[in-house]
Amino acid sequence: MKYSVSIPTVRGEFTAVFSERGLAELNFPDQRREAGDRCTSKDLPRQIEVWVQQTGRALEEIFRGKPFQEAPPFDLSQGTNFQQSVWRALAKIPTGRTLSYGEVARAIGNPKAVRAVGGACGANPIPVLIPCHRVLAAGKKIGGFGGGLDWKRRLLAAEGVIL
DNA sequence: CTCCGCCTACCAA
DNA sequence: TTGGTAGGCGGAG
Repeated sequence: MKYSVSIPTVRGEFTAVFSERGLAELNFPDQRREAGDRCTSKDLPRQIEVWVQQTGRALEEIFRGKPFQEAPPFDLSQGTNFQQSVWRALAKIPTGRTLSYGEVARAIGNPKAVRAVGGACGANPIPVLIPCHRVLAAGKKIGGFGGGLDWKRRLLAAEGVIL
């Protein structure tokens, strides 16, 4: 069973999906995204409730351009091995720093999988907390972003990144 | 197998 | 600086 929870922030209402393993999905405000059976019950298990709070606080920190103190464990089990390796690499990019898709490809030991890295970024189930917005195209060009380039620019701006 | 994509390096205007 | 393009790789059907 998964729990779909609405998380209000200064930048709108995000929707998070939690599994028993942790945060499995995070959606930008007004962005529908399907999924299987979900429980949207109001009285959540204690553990989930804690994760919800942590997620909300982590988001606010990121919006302020600061690294988050704590976040729920990420449940990335839905991704392929390749995607998971990319997502884990993204999670290591410090606030305010950026890498190119090529650099990420090298970081995971698959230097030629540049375009595939882009694909994995697009499939990132937990944007913002897994900072796919810190990956730019070669030459510090903006590149793409599933949640809309808008968000990518705003998140980077908050972190003081100049394109 | 085929088609597509948050890419790149390269070459031509 | 633009614009078109072929190569390369993983994911989805």
